[in-house]
Amino acid sequence: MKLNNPLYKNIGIHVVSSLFTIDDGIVKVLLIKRTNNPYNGYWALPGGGLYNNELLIDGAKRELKEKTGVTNVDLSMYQIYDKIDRSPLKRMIAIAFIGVVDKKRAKLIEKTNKTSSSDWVNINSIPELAYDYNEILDGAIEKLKELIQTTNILKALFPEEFTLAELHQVYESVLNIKIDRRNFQKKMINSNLVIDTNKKINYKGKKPAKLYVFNNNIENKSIF
Amino acid sequence: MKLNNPLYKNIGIHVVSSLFTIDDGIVKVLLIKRTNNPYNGYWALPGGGLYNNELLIDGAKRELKEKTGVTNVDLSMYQIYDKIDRSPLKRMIAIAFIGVVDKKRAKLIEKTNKTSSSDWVNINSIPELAYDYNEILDGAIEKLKELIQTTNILKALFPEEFTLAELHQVYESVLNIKIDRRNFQKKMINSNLVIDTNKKINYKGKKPAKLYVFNNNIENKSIF
DNA sequence: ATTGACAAGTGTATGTAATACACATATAAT
DNA sequence: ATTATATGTGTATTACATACACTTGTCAAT
Repeated sequence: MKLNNPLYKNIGIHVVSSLFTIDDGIVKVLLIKRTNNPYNGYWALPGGGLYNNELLIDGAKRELKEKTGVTNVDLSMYQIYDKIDRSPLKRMIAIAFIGVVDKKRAKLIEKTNKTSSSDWVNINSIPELAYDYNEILDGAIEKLKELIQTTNILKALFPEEFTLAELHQVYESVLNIKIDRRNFQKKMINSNLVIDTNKKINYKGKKPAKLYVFNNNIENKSIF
Repeated sequence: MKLNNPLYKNIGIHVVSSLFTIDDGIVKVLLIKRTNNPYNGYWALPGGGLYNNELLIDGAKRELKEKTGVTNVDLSMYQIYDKIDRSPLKRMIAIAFIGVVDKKRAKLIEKTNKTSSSDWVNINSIPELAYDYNEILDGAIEKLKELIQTTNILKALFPEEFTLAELHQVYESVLNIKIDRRNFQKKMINSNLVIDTNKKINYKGKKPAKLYVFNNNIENKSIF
């Protein structure tokens, strides 16, 4: 590989994050409004160019912080978007990240030099986004559905104890289906995704609910 | 993003392929021997720098062809390796691809200007490889185990009709476990990964075996 | 104190898939 | 015909998925 070959020049790396929250049964994603060209005025996923001295995950977290103020997020890389012309100025390859946060714990900054605003947007009311971000977001929503069934990604929503009723509502919101409450409980407990704390919480006028925490040790399963 | 910011310069993209075959019950991977620095004399996975005018998958296929002569392969992107110093001359981010081919259909070239030889190597006898390729190959082997259980990746080994006995042997080789022959058959047929052709093949002195083909339409399953 | 409303806990019947295990069958060689 | 070989097929057991109902603990109204 000849480093001065012009074919090797001018490829940039975009780190792009789809950050989800579940706000009272509504699944929302964190978007920013662009105030620079290209795509001035468009909503966009938070992201930007990777520095040559940082890891992808660090670049994704840095951009997320710079553009939205959100910190302390677990991001997972899950896909690449490499269409030649997906960015107008220069060949940019996008590395897509996904994460979940508790809206109450994620304090958004008001305004930066590049963004007029950032906000949580209902995933059923997504406008036309900059770049190929509609495609990236669609993929992220599908990935989110997969990850809540195979990983403890929702731990970010429930870092402490929670009831299975709370978790049940989140699953129904994200998967957009009704799930039988009793079978959901059996599956969650049986899947070892959650652990019974043997504590209970009292609601007004209701039977006390058991409290659970997420299991930190999730292993993969094989069909054989 | 200021394009002339030095932090954005000098990131290259490496496309790296782990190409597997199953040769009489032995799982092998295609390696090349390097004749250039860095890592002159080391075995390596076939790969190289992405051109700025080609898609990742096209770069991976081009490099595979240039370095080994192998063409007509289905490659799947599955992972990224981005350690800052994984390549000595320049920051290179590796995009990892995986594929399976029938050894008989993959004609290896003898020698190129960059490689002294390419060869199929038993995955249980892998030498020290160039770059971080031992790590990448380890990941590819795990990915292969996953993909044979969820996709029709083995179609490359059996593009035409095959018996479940042949397929059974491949599964045992790749997963490195014994699988009950009768239950394997039930699972394969039931999983809709393979389709009965209603044809049979005669072996000498044995009961004729049914012939199957891979199903081209595989859909994902959800646990709910 | 009793009662009612609410959401939580728990149980059971049924169907389907996973696993362990055994016998019958079609061919070719003798 | 007999035999060896690898194939096809069947069944009992268990585990899990799904559909569905009743009981229980708390608070609030009476």
